[in-house]
Amino acid sequence: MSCERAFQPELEGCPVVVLSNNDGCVVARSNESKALGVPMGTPYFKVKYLVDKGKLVVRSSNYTLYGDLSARVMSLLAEVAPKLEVYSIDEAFMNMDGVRKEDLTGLCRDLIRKIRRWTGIPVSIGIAESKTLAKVANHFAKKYKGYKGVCMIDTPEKMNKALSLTPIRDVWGIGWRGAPKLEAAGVKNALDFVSRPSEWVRERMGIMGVRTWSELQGIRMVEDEKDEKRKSICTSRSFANMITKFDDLAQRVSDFAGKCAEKLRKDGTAAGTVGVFIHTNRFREDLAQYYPNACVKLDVPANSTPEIVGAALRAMKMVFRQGFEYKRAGVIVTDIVDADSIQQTLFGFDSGARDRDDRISRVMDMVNTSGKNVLHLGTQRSGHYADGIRREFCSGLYTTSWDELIEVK
DNA sequence: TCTGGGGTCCTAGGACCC
DNA sequence: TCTGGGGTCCTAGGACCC
Repeated sequence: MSCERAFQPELEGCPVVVLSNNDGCVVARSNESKALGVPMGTPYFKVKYLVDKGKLVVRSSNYTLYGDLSARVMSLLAEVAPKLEVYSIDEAFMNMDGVRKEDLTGLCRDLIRKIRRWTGIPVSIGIAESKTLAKVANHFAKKYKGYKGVCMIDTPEKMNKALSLTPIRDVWGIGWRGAPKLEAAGVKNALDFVSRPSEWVRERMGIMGVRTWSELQGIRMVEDEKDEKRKSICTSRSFANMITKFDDLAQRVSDFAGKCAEKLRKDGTAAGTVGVFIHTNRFREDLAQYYPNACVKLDVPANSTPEIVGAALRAMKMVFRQGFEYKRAGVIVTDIVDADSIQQTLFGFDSGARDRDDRISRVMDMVNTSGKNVLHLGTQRSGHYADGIRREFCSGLYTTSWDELIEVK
């Protein structure tokens, strides 16, 4: 939302929503659109009448733009925080241990001004002893202008006040299934929750519930994300139109597999297992449903495009059935190891074919720099895994280069 | 007509072993 | 004939996050 506004100030003050891939459903809302009563996750066709009446503006999502701006904001945070943990595209935890408490608020206000000036993105900061409590604080910082972007919960009094004003459903880690259960038991807000004994929480919510319970009281339970490699990588998409032919689906699955291989190489890892899932349209109850998945174990972990694509196609052959209309598919690679560690394993193998595959992949990576996907295997449709995605309301590609514009078309 | 994508972790239950 | 029980590992599915 802020990204779209950063480049289109005329959207300021307007009800705007950003749509998911395929212009499927609402994934981000401006305050004005929330006030209009547009719920998160609404399918676009349900709010189209508001658009037609001129009451709501929509934008297709533009992850290249958001990723770019996010990286700029994160680098400014990193200049200030002794330790920075990037949690998602629009959220980060700054570990400020060692900074004097009296300095924190001022320091954060300066940071917010700087980010606004340099990137156009408005940010808010919540400060507390634990991550969950910091998220509560951030909520207040965002909601009430008086905080000037920064809210600190640093005394038991402030903590109790904040918790009593936080509906239990808004607490990080409770979730849409947990909240109704708690509400039914009389727990309406976060203060009610922490007032229950930990055993009570354990019985109903498991150990994750107890972690949240402790976190809300300022006890750190959520570990800092270590710099470890991802344990699985998934590339999947819904299709604008349903697919029935094996060859068409195989091309899309090849694209997804190729993207997974690229991600592996970028991470410096390799995968031991390649999985594929294909789904019919779950909303079309009038049509036959089929949601199979299959996976192929590789003899030796791999990250080359030909190997990952080959394995994905083998997996897909195992489960593909004629007569269904497929709406979505994806490739998941797991059993991920460091790419360096497989060299020794390979010792003694006839690795000629693998060398060739690795060379092919390296050339593909060199040529297919961000957005310019021109090199691909015969089974891949276009080398552009995002093809066939509906993006009717895309704003300009402000931070992408002309070269990429040509490729994106 | 039209309904997102990419992760992590926990838990329950089955397989297997002694 | 009698036919246990506990530990570990793996997997699928559920729940959560943004």
